[in-house]
Amino acid sequence: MQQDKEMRLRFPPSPTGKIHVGNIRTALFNWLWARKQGGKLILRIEDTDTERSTREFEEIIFKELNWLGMDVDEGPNMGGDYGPYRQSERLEIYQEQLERLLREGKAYRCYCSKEELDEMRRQQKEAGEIPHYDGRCRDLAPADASEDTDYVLRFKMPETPEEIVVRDLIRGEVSFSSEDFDDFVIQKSDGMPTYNFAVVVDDALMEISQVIRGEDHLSNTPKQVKIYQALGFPVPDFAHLPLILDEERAKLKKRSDEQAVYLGEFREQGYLPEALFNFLALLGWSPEDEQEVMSREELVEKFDISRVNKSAAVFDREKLNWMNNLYLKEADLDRLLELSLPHLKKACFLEGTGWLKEAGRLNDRGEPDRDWLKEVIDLGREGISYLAELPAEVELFFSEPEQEDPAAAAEDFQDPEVREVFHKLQVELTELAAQADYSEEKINQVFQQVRQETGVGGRKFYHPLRLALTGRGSGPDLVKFAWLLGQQETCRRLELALKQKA
RNA sequence: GCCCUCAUCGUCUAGGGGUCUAGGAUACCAGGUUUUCAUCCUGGCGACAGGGGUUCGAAUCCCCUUGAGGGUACCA
Repeated sequence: MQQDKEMRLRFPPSPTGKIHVGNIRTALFNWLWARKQGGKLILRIEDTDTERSTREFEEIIFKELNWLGMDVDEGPNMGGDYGPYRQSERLEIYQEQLERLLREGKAYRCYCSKEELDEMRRQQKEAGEIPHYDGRCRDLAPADASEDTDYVLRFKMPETPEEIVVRDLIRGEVSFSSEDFDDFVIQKSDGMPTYNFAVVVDDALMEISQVIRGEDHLSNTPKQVKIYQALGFPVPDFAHLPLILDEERAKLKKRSDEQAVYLGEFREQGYLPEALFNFLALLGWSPEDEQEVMSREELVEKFDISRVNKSAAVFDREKLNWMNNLYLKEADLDRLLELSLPHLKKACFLEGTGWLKEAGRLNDRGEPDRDWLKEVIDLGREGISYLAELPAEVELFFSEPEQEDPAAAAEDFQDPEVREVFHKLQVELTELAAQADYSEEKINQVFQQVRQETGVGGRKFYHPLRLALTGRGSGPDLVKFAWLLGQQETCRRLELALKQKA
């Protein structure tokens, strides 16, 4: 452990697709641990896969990190003393190291074609052997090679078997045998370094002190350790995080439209970044106390890489939903309004038609009044897990009450006592409005008063009223609802209920 | 096939030989509050994968089995 040196961590995504929660969780742990230790976080773009890497995906990475509030100290867009931070811009650096290995006899050119290798593996399989590169080009004399044919560079694994030990902050020492690895490719025929090579050169030259990454990298680590040694670089500490699994207990990946795995999908569905941040931090890690809801600052304060657990975790949407609802209820209303607008718009709730127009609840642009909308959202946020659920939750503010169970509702509305309640409410509420006194407090007073006068209480009072106003058996607080509906619309809906035929 | 990792309520997890009749959270169920539903509060349901050791004593240490995941590419 390099305790006196500056801690330098890195997050090296590959811009070959949209960033998903597994990736971002790795970024998050790096970020938390870097901040906790007062170290640096370096963003490096691993774009050596020229076939699949694009600048669009790279942009998405920046955007998502930013959205979750993870700042980096060095990276492609901000520079730093260890750049460039895109692997495609570091080709000369790899070339230099590659030549060194070649010169020192630690790597060699391999001229085998794809077909030849496939054939070799096929034969090995047939013979009941484990498919592996047999080193046929290892001792080729330079003269045997023609310069113009394609070749790759392979790294020479030790000739005499040895134990390779990986020091892992989470798993302790993990040991491998060099026998289980063949001479692997470190430079592709297009001149690009392979991942296992580039990652070592970059981590070494960028002076990364701790490599925190997914467990899927653990098996490749011994190869990297050998490269560190061959190049004479110090080997960093590793920490391999447990993988995140989907509901089927398989590695999380895109399977269907319903199942969100990309970070962008969570944003679009209306999950709050602070909720996702909190939730993700708890996937594979837990604090010493049993607190679960934590701010960014508390997370940094409490995070400890050695407390990360070893087993893979299933991504539990239910718990995320619970946590998001928690943050939704605490979020600033103005912010929530902005975040809700796209969802409301999509549901055509911003068109300002119907009773909203009649009741004069529209602004100059013909859209529902913003302050009114905020109240509606304030009410709706209680019962939703994420903002995409908001339209369905507040639909009753924008459309005619439609009875979920018309027959049962009609029956309720025929009840003489209920009818008396409705009539009295209409009279009293109209009176309130006439005195420009239609407030939550007064409405509540009217409710209490009518209850006393009619002797109708409890469920008998509220349930039919809820059905009349909303058409549903459950929903927001009725006093508040009647207030937001306005006297005119409230009375109209009561009238509608009274007129409904059995 | 071979190599590596992992294994506690459905799910996320605490636990590091005795304080474990295994704790918390979520989900689910019930009761209470709100003279309504929801919220909220309280309670309940529910787990140490199996088998061997070691030990006075094992969820905890060791071995085997089983299961799960990952790696084994001119992907990263």
